Amino acid sequence: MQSASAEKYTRQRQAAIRAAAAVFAEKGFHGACTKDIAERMGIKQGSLYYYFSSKEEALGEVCLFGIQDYVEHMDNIASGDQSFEAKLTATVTSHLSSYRERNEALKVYNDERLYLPEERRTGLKELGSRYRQQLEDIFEDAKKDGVVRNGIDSHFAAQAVIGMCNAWGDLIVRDPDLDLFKVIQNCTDLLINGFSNKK
Amino acid sequence: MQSASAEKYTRQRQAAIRAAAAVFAEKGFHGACTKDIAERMGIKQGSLYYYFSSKEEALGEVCLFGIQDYVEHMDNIASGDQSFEAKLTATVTSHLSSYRERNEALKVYNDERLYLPEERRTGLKELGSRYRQQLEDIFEDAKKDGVVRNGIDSHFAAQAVIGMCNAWGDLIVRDPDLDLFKVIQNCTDLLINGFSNKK
DNA sequence: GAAGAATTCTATAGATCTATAGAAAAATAG
DNA sequence: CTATTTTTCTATAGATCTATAGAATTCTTC
Repeated sequence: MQSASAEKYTRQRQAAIRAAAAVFAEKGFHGACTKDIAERMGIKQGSLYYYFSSKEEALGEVCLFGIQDYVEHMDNIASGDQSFEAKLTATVTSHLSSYRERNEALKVYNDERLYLPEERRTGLKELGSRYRQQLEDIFEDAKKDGVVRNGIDSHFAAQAVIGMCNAWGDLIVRDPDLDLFKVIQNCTDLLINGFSNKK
Repeated sequence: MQSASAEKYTRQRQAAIRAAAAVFAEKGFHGACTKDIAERMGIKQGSLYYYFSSKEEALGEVCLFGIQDYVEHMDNIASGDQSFEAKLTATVTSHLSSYRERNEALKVYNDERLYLPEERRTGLKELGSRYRQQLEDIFEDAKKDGVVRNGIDSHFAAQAVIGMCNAWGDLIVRDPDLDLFKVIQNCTDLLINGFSNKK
């Protein structure tokens, strides 16, 4: 078990990641300054460097925080033996749920990751590629099973799902009263009835 | 007619807008420095201020350049009396064509416009809202005509079109060999067969 | 409650960047 | 070719920001 002090370190570092996510999301990586991040968590600018060795390291942690859950969900979804429709719903649900919960970190991942140091960026890129590839595989399988019509290009289809989720995610974030369940239903309905060849 | 010198001013200012678009797209507004922009068009940093009074003004011009054509297209599409399918195809075509031609300025508009001075931002926001509203109206009309099924929420639908176009626009930009026509067809096919209630 | 460890603070060196002023060079007009 | 206007250049003041060093403070543990 962690000592009490190590626990505090972990807790504060998490707080720093969340504060950085909020500030990076609002002002962008270069527009944000470390003073803003520190003040948001109630410490002074210099103290932030007890938790990060650089601003770039903070960015890396924020980006990872933004997508890790969502990539792990996809691992489970893709390897399961559910129907195409169930897998698609699970994907959209995971994506859109993450969007509300972690919208700041996700926005940072989407908009600012190119400012990461090379090494970190390639690591995250692999996560993103795996996500996309698994989604493509789901479409390929569904085409073999005849559930999705052959005219559909799996690569485009995967991109369409991601793009639509991101666009609707923005709606969700902008309007906190919006019913997540309703959005998920609309999204899958629209996608399914576009992909299905059962006319 | 413009004097020869006024013509040069106009030409150079356009060059400055394009250079700024490229640099802002690559590094983000705050990450870019005026030295980069000036050097890209072959002048020195200080000289840039002969064409812009501030970095923010340059950003404003880039954003406007990114969307103006595309908003004007929508004005024409929405006021025409074509079928729903034709209007949707025209919208997707306009959006995706712009994407390849002006992808840098569009990216800047999408990612960096929030750093604009208040006044300029609201002006662009109105353009964007008009675009979205016209697209929604197209869906509303199509629902009244029975071409689009009633279960479809026009607001979500408009967002879906925009989101899908943006996602596929990224594909187009990333892969210059990709056939624009094919992408447009895939996109409209997917959308139409999701929206149509002719089963 | 004293010793040691963990956390935060203050202060600042060094780097970078915007915007301006005024000189220099290039283009145009008479 | 000379005078005038337009464009570009050099140099820099002033502002901002990152990252570090070392002191001060707050927690833990015994």
